[in-house]
Parts: sequence; structure tokens; C-alpha cells
Amino acid sequence: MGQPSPEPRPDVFQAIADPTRRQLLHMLGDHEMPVTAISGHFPMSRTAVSKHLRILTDAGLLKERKVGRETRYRLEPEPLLELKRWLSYYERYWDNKLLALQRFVESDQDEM
Amino acid sequence: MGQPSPEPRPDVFQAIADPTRRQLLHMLGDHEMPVTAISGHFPMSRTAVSKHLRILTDAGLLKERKVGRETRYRLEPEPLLELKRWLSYYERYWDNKLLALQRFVESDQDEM
DNA sequence: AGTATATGAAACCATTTGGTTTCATGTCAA
DNA sequence: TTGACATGAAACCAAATGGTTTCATATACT
Repeated sequence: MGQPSPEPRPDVFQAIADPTRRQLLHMLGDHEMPVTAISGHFPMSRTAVSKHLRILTDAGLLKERKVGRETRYRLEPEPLLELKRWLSYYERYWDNKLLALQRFVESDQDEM
Repeated sequence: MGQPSPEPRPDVFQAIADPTRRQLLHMLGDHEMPVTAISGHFPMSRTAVSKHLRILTDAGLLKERKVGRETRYRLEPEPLLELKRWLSYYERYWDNKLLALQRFVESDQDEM
């Protein structure tokens, strides 16, 4: 009755938690690249890199395109906006004036 | 001969990967709170919450303060700046004009 | 002094994660 | 068509993760 498969998209926070995957995003920002070329830059097997690529793709952070016998990956930055939105909530804590006010307002809870 | 213990601070990306920990950060932004009060808001044991609090504290995202027999935790937003810096690199991909230019420049690689 | 409260440490456990090697499939080139 | 290349899937494995229960310790209350 609803959409057929609501796609269980893993969240972007999990996806970027791994340093290898962050390197992948950085590497695929400007050039689309096939798997073998990508994996040459990492000290692990091609299949290991391939699994990271899948995780990033599932999170929506990469787009894959088949060209002949190779699969090329490229950055899809849109899901990072969720991260940006999450982070923007904490902008207010970097404003020192506001921070001082907050601490003053709740100072009555600071017994002892 | 260097500093005594350079503290192996776990990275902030790992720390915020867990949704429970993100909730904790949100909860502790405005009020300092002791462990038992905090854990009342989560469907897990107090010790489980305590371990999350430790991870966040080790990552520098929380400050703990002993008050009598309780330990109170509060948000320490500074390490989020690393995340902000990381994210800012990708700002350029959200600028559609720049994105169009990039794709044009590398269009010679797009055979087929 | 003795009891209750607040917390962290420890030992333990199931699941997830990040890697491996092997195998199957599809495409390109001779 | 035959062989090499590019890739993903599968089975497997060790270590990390996120949770539990139990125990020890420090502080507060009567």
C-alpha cells in the first residue's frame, strides 16, 4: 500500500565514521574513477575497497556508473547536507557571547 | 622526551557515529546533568549510558565535573569544529555553478 | 557507625565491522 | 572463440562495538 521498498538507507554519520571512506569521498570529488584505479591508492585488497564503495553508495554519497566492463564512482555530495544541518545546530555554542548568557541563565542549578 | 602521554584521543567522527551519543550531545548542550538523570531518558542500562559518556568525554566532546557523589556532564563543542572544517571542504560541491564548471573541465574524460 | 545513593570498572556476550581469499560473471581484445 | 581484465558476491575470520550483570568505592544521610 505504501511505496514498494522504502530503501533502508544507512545513515551518513555511520558512512563517514571510517577514515578510509573519508579518503574515498575526497578522492572521488573531482574525478570519476573505476574500482581498480581507486584501490591502487589503498593498502588493502580491491574487494575491501569495493565494500567501502558499496557502503558509501548505499548511503547516497557516491553515484556509480557502468562504462563497459568497469564501474566508475563519483562523489554525490547531497547527503552531506544532513550532516551540515546537524552541525548547524551547534553553531550557537561557538558564539561565546551566547554561551556566556546560557551559563548565566542556568547558574542557579550550579549549587556548590 | 616529548610530552609524557600524548593521549590517544579517539576521533570525533567515530564518536558521533552512534545515534545514542548524538542524543547525549543534544541533551547536554544546555544543562549539565549527572549520569542517573541522563540515563533515565534512554532504554538501556545506566552503565551502558556511562560508557557512551566516557567515549564522548575521551573524544573531548563532553566535560565531566565531580559534584559530591555525582559526576555531571556537559557539552564541550570545540571538537565539532574539526567536523565543521572537514565538511567545509565540500561546500564547493554544493555551489552548482562551480559544479557545472568542474564537470565541463573534466568532460574530456567522459568517453562513451 | 551504618545504610543508601551515585558511579565506574570488570567480566562477559552477541552482533557488527573491516578485512581476507576464492569464485562467478560480464566485457574487451586477438 | 578464447583468453585477459574488471568487478561483485560469498564464505570466512579476528577485532571492535554496544549492550548486559555484578562488584567495588566514594559520598551523603540518620
